[in-house]
Amino acid sequence: MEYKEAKNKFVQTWGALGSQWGINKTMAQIHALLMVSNEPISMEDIMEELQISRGNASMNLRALMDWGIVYKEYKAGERREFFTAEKDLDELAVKIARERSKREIKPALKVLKEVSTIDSNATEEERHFVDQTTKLYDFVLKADNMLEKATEFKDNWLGRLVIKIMK
Amino acid sequence: MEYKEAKNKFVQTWGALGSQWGINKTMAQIHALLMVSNEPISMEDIMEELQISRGNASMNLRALMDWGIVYKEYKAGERREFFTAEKDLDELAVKIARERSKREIKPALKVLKEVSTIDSNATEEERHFVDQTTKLYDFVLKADNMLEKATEFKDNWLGRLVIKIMK
DNA sequence: ACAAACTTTCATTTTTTTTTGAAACTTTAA
DNA sequence: TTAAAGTTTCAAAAAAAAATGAAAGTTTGT
Repeated sequence: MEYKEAKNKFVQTWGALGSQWGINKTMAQIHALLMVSNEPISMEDIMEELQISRGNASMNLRALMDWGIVYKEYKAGERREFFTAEKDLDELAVKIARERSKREIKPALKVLKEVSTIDSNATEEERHFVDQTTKLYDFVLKADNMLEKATEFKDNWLGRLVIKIMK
Repeated sequence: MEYKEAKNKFVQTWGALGSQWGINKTMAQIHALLMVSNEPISMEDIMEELQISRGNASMNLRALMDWGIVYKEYKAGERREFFTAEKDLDELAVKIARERSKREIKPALKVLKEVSTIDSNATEEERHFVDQTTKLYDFVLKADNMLEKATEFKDNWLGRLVIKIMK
């Protein structure tokens, strides 16, 4: 397999993996492209490489920047903007974890808290509901805290995490 | 908030959380419903409660059973089939982790391995590609192993996991 | 062996999500 | 201040994913 083929395969795979985990395919593909590029890429080049429209490229680059995993870069003497991806994988994982926690898990936890604290206690059915949602709240909170902890470190968080949780 | 309202809110929230993480909304909703029910539910009742078609119910129940997190149950003297969800949350997490690893992460790892071992080494660009995809392979493998380890335990895996990784 | 009770399948329809592209906007340099 | 070079926005179109429902299939009791 030669370079161009490998690169394309990687971009496709990363895109597919993204969409299986609830991340827009194009967003993941742009990210993949920037990850394996050793120099900043212009929007024009991204459009060309992925065969996507200007609007699509613009919106997904904005989303990636909102996630904090892609940066704008200005080249001296160049009018155009260039883009680079966070290449440190620990940092990448931390940022993705932080963002998904904030956007998805935290709001879900809020609802879990609400529904698990209703004071209806009349029937067996109702008691089971309260019991099960309470357990779920505790579990999701625990899992989320694990992600939270990870964001306190930067290098080798997987290893350090262990120590932190231990205490 | 009274029981019915709380239950509905929970089902909706669990469904939304599911679809944000790449799981079909209805599948997550059925799972939610079964999770908080203290007794097995028939397909008829699921269709009624979630206002979905027979086909939809059937296919998503099958999917949940494939994941190993919902079980069929037969009641004595009843022709119909009833369904229950795995209610132990540690067990649930383990099964979801195992399944997603098998379906999504393992195949992605295979591709990462392939593309990171091409022997093109001519340009700086190509060297960076190989270097970055190799790092990514190692990282994803490490993360996947963490999930794998989790499946070796059952109770309080989060705590035990720590010990295992430590060694 | 039959038919009633129930479940599964899958081509078609519906819904949701993503993408496009052209107009509006912004920035910069002359 | 103007216009060229570039970027963003968003209504509409396209694509992808999910849901429907009726026909086919299965199981069970008589």
